[in-house]
Amino acid sequence: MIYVKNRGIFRSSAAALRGNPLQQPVSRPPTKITCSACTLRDLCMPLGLSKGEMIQLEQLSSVKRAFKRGDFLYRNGTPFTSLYAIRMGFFKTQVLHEDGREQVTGFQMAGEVIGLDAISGDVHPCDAIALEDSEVCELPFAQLETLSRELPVLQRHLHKLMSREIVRDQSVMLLLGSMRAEERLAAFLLNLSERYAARGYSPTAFQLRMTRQEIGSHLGLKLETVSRTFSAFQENGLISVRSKSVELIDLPGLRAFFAQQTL
Amino acid sequence: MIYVKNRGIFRSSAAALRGNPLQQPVSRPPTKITCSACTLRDLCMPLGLSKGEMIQLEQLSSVKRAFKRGDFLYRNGTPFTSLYAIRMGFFKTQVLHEDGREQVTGFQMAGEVIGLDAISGDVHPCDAIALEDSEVCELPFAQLETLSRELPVLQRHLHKLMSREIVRDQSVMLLLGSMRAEERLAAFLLNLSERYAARGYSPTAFQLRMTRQEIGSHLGLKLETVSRTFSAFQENGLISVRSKSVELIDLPGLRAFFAQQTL
DNA sequence: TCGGAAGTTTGATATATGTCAAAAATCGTG
DNA sequence: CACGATTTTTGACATATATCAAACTTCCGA
Repeated sequence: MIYVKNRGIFRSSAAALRGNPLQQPVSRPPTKITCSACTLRDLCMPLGLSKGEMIQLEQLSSVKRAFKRGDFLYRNGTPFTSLYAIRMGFFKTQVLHEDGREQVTGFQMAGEVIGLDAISGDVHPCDAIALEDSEVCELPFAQLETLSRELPVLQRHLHKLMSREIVRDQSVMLLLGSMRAEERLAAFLLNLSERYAARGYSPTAFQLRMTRQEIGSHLGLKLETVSRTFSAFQENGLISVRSKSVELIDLPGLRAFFAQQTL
Repeated sequence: MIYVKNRGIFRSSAAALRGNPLQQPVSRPPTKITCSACTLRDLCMPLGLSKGEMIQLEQLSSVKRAFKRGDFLYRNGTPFTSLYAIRMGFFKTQVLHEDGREQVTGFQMAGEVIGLDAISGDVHPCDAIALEDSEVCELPFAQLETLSRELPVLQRHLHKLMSREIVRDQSVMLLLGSMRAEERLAAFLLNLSERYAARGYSPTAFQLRMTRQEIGSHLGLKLETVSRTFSAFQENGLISVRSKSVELIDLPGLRAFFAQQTL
């Protein structure tokens, strides 16, 4: 099998990377698009729609938006209007504690839908930031709700999306609550690996899109611990790391970290 | 203000507590009930329904079930059919890792709806166990979906329930990922306090329904650390603990744990 | 292409929390 | 009501990860 080459294609200015605090979501001329024509449809929208249902789905006035590295897709406190399906690129979501602490709640890639956490409060409870140049498809939630009253398949899909998010979060809780640094990092790498594989990229060689700091924040570790653990994995022949490039050399070995009983 | 006395009323056998591994959800004769007649409606079902909508809601063939302490409401791997609104009592949900590690993902009390995480996989991904004698209202999910296509208020409510669950899980992630033992425990106590207050119980004096072990599992700590931290709080005049009875003496003091910059 | 900023690695040391163990308290059942 | 089981408390000690610091590498824009 040949994998699409998985490298950062876009680079942007450091200013964009740091993110202009006041800037609105970058609005390159938003393009109207239709789900039925989207190549990612299978990942983010329901499968097996009939022709008639497909036509109904067209009613969704989804708009495509582009973001540069460092741009905010949305910000904590911003009014909630839409969900966003990632068409390409890579995002992180983070919650900030008053006192400055931050927790990266997740990393999202193409085909994933983000913003579900904002439904409950009508305001985004976290930030979503592009970690590389990205494109999202904006899905106005009110329309999504209306439409899903007519399309049970869509309704069911929406419910599954939300529920899946809950399950994912619970597995992160398990990770944070009961795993050691090595296990957390192994879990993290294996998770990335699976998700790349599901998208046709190599499951064993990829570029990390996030810093050690961000990985650490997600895994409840300090960046030094992340770095050290990477190094340790490398010494043990499990992976090969060089800054942002990772190669998973011994997948079974990485998986074995879950067998080890620390209790 | 006078609070309802908040004590465990029911006691049951140790056998029940430990939970018979093979036993099905205890089925005291399930009673058919209606949401409109339920005193907890405001907590678990949408507010402000018109008379007509109320009549529609009656279509939900919800059934009341009773559980003894230690009983499983549902089990990891069990087929998903219904959500459960807790009418009274107290539950914990936990995910188990193959290797025996467990993570208590949450504690649920009256008015809360559980089982949302099972929608995505048609199977419950966790266990739900009664921590005291409890009653739930079983809400067949298929009916809930059908009905919510006709009742936008219900649809919206369902979405908010799921989204709220995501937000809650994220705040637990923040807790597990970036707080110290004292902060975690303070957050835990304050959270319980608020939830008791919302139900008309005293926000400052209550019985813990869970063991130190379970608290620790939820907070990513060992039971000894939980116990020690309780003792430390007591020495500092923040709380008074005696086994399962807790009194929060200095709420501002407890809240202050979040101001302290550990970074 | 170069220089400065940001990110990464590694070392030495500190510390919060885990581990092991034993006594004390509490709880539920016979 | 008392006994055994479970849970809680406390102590002594171990250890994983954090902290502080400095050198090194990578990246990006001038």
